[in-house]
Amino acid sequence: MSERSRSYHHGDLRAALVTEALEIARTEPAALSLREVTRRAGVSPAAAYRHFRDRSALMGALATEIQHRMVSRMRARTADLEPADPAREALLRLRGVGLGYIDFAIEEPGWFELAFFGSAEGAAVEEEAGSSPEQVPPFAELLAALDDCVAAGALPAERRAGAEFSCWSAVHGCAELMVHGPLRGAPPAVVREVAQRVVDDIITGIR
Amino acid sequence: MSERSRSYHHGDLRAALVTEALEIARTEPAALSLREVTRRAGVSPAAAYRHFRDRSALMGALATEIQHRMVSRMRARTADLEPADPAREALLRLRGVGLGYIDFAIEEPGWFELAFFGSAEGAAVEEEAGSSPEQVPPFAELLAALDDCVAAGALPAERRAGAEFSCWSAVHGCAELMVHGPLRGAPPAVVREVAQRVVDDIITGIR
DNA sequence: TGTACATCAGTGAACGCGCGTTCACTGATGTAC
DNA sequence: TGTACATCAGTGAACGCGCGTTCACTGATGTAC
Repeated sequence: MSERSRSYHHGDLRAALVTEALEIARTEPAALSLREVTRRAGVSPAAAYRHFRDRSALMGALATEIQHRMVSRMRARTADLEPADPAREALLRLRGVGLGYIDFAIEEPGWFELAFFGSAEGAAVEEEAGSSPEQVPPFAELLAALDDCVAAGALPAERRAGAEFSCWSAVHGCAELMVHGPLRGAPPAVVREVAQRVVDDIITGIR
Repeated sequence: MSERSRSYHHGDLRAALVTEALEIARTEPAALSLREVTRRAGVSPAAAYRHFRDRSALMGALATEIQHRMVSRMRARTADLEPADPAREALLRLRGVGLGYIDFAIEEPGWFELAFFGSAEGAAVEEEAGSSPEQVPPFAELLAALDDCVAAGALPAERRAGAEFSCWSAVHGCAELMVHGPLRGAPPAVVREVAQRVVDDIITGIR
């Protein structure tokens, strides 16, 4: 990105490869391969190996990038909250985290599908690298929102343990329902209504 | 399976192919291909085309078989309920449906992954075939359990609409969490505890 | 400022792989006489 | 009961495909003198 790296051969090929991978994942997920990524970057397949150990390293970098975008989307949902009493505000933030996650899945299904590639496919590798749930940004966002709820008195402390799993389950499952399941292709109004119902139900349930 | 079909060439090759596909899906999901299936059945690749239009038809048959096994597992969870008052019994059945679904995913992750292949991959095809949510057996099981709850007075009628989406979301999401997500490989005791918390939370939430 | 050199990002050709699918065929089977 | 025949399940060889990965290489770049 810097002038220096831009003028060096291709420039920042590593970033360019991730960018192309994002584009393919968004528009033609089935075509996502190391070869196609290098093709679009205008570079030979072997060039990728200067920047990634192998295909799965590229996919890992892609997943990380997607997770960051996901967090941005979740934050956008919670940023414009009107001030209210702390407990209500904390609950609204928790709601926003869930709805933002679902929004992202609906708007970018191709990305959503690959967001947790690293955690899924490269299980052993990831664990060696010391990756833990807290280091998966969207999940960390949820943990923070739940802690907020406890601090604001919106969630009894004794109900806190395990609540993240209930929330993540409901929200992630809802997203799958809409991207791959029976609600795929449903009208936006229905989708929005279901998303709200699911998020509200689980928030009611954990309290 | 009948004597007649058994003695005819291979016998019932169609069923044999599905059986081999099940075995591969269970033990080596990554190796699942039309060629590998025919190889294990001791038959040439082309033989499969006598029984399936193409690869995706085979996968569809596999998915259907898996869904049936899934329903069996869910029913096993609900079969041994002790008699109680109708409302309590209906809720226990609903709980059993969810826990059975999660059990299945944990015990047979390879199968779980492929259970909804038809609905996911062959979207257009499935819709042409007139497949609807109610025809996906595990989902139908959930719908029936919810209707039971209303009939038994365990769920207010006005809360019924959309409840299936909340339940399916939470339960399916929980299964994903355990098969691909942060809870992959967690000790059985933890897994069981989380599953119960998730199911209980969502049942509380929808009421 | 100019030249020799070391670095290393990207090349291009090749590797072996397994895949899904097709084709003309063969030979075991059930059936009609 | 025996023979001729039609059916059609399964064969085996071949097709083209795109993949991930390797290798010896080249040539643009930054650096040391």
